[in-house]
Amino acid sequence: MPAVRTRFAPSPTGYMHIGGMRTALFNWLFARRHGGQFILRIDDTDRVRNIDEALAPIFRAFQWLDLMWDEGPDVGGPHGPYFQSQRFDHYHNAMVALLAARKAFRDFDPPERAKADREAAEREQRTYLNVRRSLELSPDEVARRAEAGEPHVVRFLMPRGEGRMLTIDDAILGPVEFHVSNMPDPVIMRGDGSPLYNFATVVDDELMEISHVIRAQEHLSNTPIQALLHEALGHVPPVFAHIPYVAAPGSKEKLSKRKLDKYQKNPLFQKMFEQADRIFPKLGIPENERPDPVMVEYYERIGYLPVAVINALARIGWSLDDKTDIMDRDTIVANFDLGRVIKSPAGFDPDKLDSFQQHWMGRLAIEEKVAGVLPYLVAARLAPDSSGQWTVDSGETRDPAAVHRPRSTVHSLLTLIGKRIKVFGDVLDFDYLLLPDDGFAYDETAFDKRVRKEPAPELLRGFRERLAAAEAFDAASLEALMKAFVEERRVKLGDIIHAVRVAVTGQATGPGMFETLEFLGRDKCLARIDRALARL
RNA sequence: GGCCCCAUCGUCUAGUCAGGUCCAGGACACCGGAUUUUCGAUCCGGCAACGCGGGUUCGAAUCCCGCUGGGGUCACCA
Repeated sequence: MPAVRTRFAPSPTGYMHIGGMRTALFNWLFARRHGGQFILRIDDTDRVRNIDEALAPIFRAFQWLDLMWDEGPDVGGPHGPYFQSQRFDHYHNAMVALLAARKAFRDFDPPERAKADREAAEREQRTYLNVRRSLELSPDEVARRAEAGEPHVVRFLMPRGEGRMLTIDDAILGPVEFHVSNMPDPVIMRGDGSPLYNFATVVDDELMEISHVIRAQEHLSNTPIQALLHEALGHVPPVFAHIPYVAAPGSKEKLSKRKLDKYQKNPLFQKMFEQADRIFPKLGIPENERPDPVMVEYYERIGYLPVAVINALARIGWSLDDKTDIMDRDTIVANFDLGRVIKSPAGFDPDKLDSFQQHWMGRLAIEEKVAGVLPYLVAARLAPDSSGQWTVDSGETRDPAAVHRPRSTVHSLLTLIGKRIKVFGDVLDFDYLLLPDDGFAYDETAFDKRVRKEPAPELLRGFRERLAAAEAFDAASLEALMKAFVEERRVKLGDIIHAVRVAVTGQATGPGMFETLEFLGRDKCLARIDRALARL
């Protein structure tokens, strides 16, 4: 096999689609697997205004997942430039060659005319073929009008009326046949001299020596045009491999950012939006700036692990064998194979992603969790930033005692809440453990049931005194303390434990009670119980 | 509508190319049990699929034909 070179060619849209990321991943994987190169090329022929801004989220997504390219923006390479907007000379030369070989022609028909032709065909229910009026013009006439600067496009001449079939040997779909003789002549150059996607792609894939074009199946219908273009230009075409596109959860419809409204009602997608509702407000992200679950950015901001996202993405349409689901990146690279890519579209499954996430989160060392969680605590002003400063001084929610909250506090917080954190952003669900003693909210339903109801107040007062007098304040001692208390008072453990939990955390549920008390420490426990008692 | 693709548990999939070992395997979700001060986590167990109809064959999830269903794409977007 010749050197493997794959590419991903996003257009600068200002966001990175999760489905596009999956396509990029497969390209990256295939290149890595075969010791080849992965090229990033920017498809900006359509000229964008602030390209830097539109590109930033794309680069960021690749960096986050650590899928770096061997050639492309920033790193450069021998086949640059890697922005199509800077490669117009190449496209122009190829166009001139096609024109000279009479494999393309200048079409002087105004766009309205082509549109009218198309609509007429539609009305009469016949296959639309563009009318080649300009082909009737004499070469001199064409030259004269072109030189006079008369607006026109350049169209590639498709074989017409020959009943010609073209077979593409797709690496995933196998042979796919097209009736090439009743396809309209595609425009390859706009009136302003800029190339169209189908053309620029062919020219660049050749020049950049791309060996395998791995892309989503939605591009299948472009393939005969590109194959013919390669042929006309005298290229050996690359291998085409059309992977199934990523569908919306539980459906076969292509995942699309335009259908976000619909996804809000999709039960499988629901949890993603709920997660956003829970986490983003605490990070101070305004509602209109929230990343949505169709974008890669969403997963980064919520606090998913790159390894989990890659694991999930790789399993959409590809499998290693009949039983392996959990795979780290190296395992996937070592086993990736186009032959094991399936043909039918596959829904993106948030539940499955979460199970991968849970698995990989569980394997993290506590220090890694601390590092992952810290930015969230800082953003929510529950911990100082790296310089020891609070980003914003918010007198109300700030806990003076915590200004110099040591890293060890976060460490013990994570020891306490451990596996309850599925994504890093979940740490904010436990903000009540870090907020000032008078700053967290009580779950009123739980408060009524567990604290206000007799005999809870009396028990709470009694147990408060035990806590105040306790010799040791570690979980084991506290447990012994409470058990002794319960026996003495001849009550059930549940009677007091729930009262203490609600009084001290405001929550009806949470981590182990005694561990929680130990984490908070005596002073805070007493202060919180006093606060609860005071609001009876 | 034209062209093209696809079709196994609710979901992601293995098995299909080389028909029997598949009354179809794994994972997620779901349900039940164990454990537990709560929630969660964990461990056990369970439910659950070859779209339909014809062939070919001793034998078909696997091969052939048809149907049905789902989807992609039809721009001077990418």
